[in-house]
Amino acid sequence: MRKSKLEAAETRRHIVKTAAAEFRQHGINGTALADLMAASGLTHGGFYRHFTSKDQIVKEACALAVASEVEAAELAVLERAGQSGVAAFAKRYLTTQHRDHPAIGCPFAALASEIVRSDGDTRAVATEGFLKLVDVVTGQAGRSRPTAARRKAIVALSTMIGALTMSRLVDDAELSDTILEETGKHLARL
Amino acid sequence: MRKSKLEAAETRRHIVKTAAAEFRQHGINGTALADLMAASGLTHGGFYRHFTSKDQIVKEACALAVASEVEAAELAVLERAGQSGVAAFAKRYLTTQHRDHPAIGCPFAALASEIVRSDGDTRAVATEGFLKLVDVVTGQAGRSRPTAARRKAIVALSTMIGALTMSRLVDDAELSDTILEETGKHLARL
DNA sequence: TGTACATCAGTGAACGCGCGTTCACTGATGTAC
DNA sequence: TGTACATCAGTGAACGCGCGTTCACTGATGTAC
Repeated sequence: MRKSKLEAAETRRHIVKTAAAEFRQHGINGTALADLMAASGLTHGGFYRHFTSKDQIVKEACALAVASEVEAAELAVLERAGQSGVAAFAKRYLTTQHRDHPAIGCPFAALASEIVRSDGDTRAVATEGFLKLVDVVTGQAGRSRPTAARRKAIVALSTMIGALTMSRLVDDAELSDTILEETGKHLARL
Repeated sequence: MRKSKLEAAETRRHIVKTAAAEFRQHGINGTALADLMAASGLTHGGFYRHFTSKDQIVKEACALAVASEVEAAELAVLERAGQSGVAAFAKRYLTTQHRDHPAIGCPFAALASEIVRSDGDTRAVATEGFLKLVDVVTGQAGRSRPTAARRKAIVALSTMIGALTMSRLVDDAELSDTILEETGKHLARL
């Protein structure tokens, strides 16, 4: 049954991608390795041919999910029409579409409480991703002394993550919509 | 070993209070019932004399934690000095003190991702609590047509929750402080 | 280029531990008379 | 008010399931000669 190196690498990538979606959908704790492997079309025994532990795939799946969020921000910034980068990204971020599809959405909104309690590697990956998001929406890279634009972006991103999270937490469809709409309007004004 | 009704009720309250802290500190999934009972000074067997399931104490502990957050908001609003209720609460909320003591802090910031995946009762309790917070910081009750002040409060609270969550998630002490400070300044301006 | 052997991706069973839940038991409290 | 019995808070052991991890095995791939 051995697969070629190329196929194996492809399988590995596929598992990480599946994990990134499963974790965001069901939570890290809510996703058993057997479930994850089944969702990848494999049996659970093979997991350890690719990863040394659940912690490792958590880290890699977070890295992938964060990277795809950064890409989404890049896309939004490219397609902005007169608006600031932050406003352009916020417009795409604070939607019912995003709220209702956590599996392909922002990992911070989907997993924040779990990432806080994850190991150092995962938190480091998440922190880097957050800073990358800041860079992208401000259109300027560099960790040095935070400019006004950077500081604004940090606040706006925190706001977006909080609002999306609360729009999912809340039981009341109308309130959920209101949270998204009002936060969207608020950020558009900046 | 039987205890009097009064003592039993007191024990029950004590367990819920301990749970509210343990859940916020270690997460819901991260807190085993045996740990929780040990933290309450009891053995785990007695748990089911007071509660029918873990879900039930999750709900009650969330209700208590949310209620105590509402009280904190009431206090902040009472002691406000010229500022708006929202600004007064934000000032107390976005502190390193709060960030570093999740066990006695906001349950939304500590548990949002887990509450999203909790059962209906818990989400209902959380939703009610959030609306109560909105009422308190705006100084006006009632769920009817949201006024401008209510809409502002909803955005501000989402912002606060997102910022505190991210300040805990992030790996970098300086960035963490920046998130709190800048979000604080931002909300003070409203 | 072909052949023999080593490697290793993937399978499916098994292990072992943690955790939610149950249970027999104790002895103090509550209650019926 | 006192007595006998039922109740039940709390204990500690046990149960059973889920889940992360390991392992023997298969057979295709990779490699040494």
